[in-house]
Amino acid sequence: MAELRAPRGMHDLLPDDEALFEHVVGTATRVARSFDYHLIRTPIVEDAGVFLRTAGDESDIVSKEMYLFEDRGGDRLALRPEGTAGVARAYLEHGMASRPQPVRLFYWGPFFRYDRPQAGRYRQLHQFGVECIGDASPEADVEVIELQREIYRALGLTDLVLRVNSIGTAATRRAYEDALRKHFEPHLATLSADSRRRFQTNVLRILDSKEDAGHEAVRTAPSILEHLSVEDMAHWDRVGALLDDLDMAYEVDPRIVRGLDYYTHTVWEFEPRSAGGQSTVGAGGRYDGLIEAIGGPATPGVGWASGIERLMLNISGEPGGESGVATAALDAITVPLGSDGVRACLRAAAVLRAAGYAVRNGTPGRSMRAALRSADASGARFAVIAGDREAAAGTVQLKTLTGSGEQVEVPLDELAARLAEDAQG
RNA sequence: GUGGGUGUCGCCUAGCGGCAAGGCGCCAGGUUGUGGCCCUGGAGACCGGGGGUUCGAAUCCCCUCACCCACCCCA
Repeated sequence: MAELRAPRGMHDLLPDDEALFEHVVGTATRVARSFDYHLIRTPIVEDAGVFLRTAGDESDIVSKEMYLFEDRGGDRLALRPEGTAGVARAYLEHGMASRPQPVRLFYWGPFFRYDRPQAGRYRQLHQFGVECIGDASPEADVEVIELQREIYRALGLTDLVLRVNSIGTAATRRAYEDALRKHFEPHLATLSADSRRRFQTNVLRILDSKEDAGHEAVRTAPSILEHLSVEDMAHWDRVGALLDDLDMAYEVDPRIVRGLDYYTHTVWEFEPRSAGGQSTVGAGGRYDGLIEAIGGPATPGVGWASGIERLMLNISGEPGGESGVATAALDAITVPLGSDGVRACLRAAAVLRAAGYAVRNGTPGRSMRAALRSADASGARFAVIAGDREAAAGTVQLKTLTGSGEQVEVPLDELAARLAEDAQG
């Protein structure tokens, strides 16, 4: 066992799995672009304030999961635990409010949460996400949900259930929180310690406590939907109508309240129907208060993020899901014999690569038998063989590896054309 | 933070007090410069680490570490 290992909860993505990763990111990128969303790359490290001011003190992300450190200059920095706050910071910093609104952005990359690792849960995880900033309409909510659903569909994930809720605005939430506190107060003694703490700090989150999920008081708690203002209700109803128009099946789930404080109005998540533990594949919401929280003008926004590892997990589970992922094919491998042959092979490989082919340099110093064995194992369609004889003649032997192994001697300057011809037939 | 499970060549697995085996993969050979199948050989493991019991420990006991799974929480 190697002495030095990858940090806990962080993993090497080896070439085999990387192909699936790229498939997920590539597919999501393609679909996002088809909705006119544009890639934004923000730093993996941000001023800690970006997250401290937005996520809420009681959120798990801030209270126990964030990687915090001071750099050599004394700045307080954080490894980003989520994507929205950084994108919002960039929106503000670069004056994107003066671009045509809304600004449609997508991103993907690593995020960090100091959490106990588990199936589908990592300390370095990767997310793909989109943000639509500068549009307060329910249409924007549904646009990003539709985009999300289309990505999942393109990845072959059709058995996901969409759960939606509205948590209103900050004002309606305060009223609802009062009602909740009134409701839970008589039951405090029978609730879990965690819920009692949340009663003080963030009473909403008692609702998504798994520990107390079966508790009578939790099940009979008033629904936030009954406390929405007229405006909230109009937004919420419109979202439902638009989802219906797009034939998007969804379930209303009043228990979704989101782990982060900046959410308002519509919140949702996508989960596999066969719900396991760490199963949420993607979740999103509207965050109209976020940009104000980091010092900008009141700016509406809505977006979601999806865990790439969780998508990969679900794609692997889908019948035939992985088979659609092609690994890069090798066109040719060289078989160098003798020291002049090595030089001839290097020239031949350069010629073929210039013509757009993928070519592996064969290891020099091997017997022809060994070289052809590894050529066969490489999956290359052709072997390009050159020894001292070919080097002197300015030619190479072009051998087919896929079939019976026909071989022709070809002048170096005709090699690329000849390979194209043979690849046809 | 709390539980449970698992640690034997790069990967998979056998061995469960008496010389650490096999498969895959890797390297080489099977008479001159020709692959796949087959055959032969080789390299590669202080049996996660430390301590103890024993004539003798991969094997039994204790401690520790790592990974996995679950709770919690989330993507």
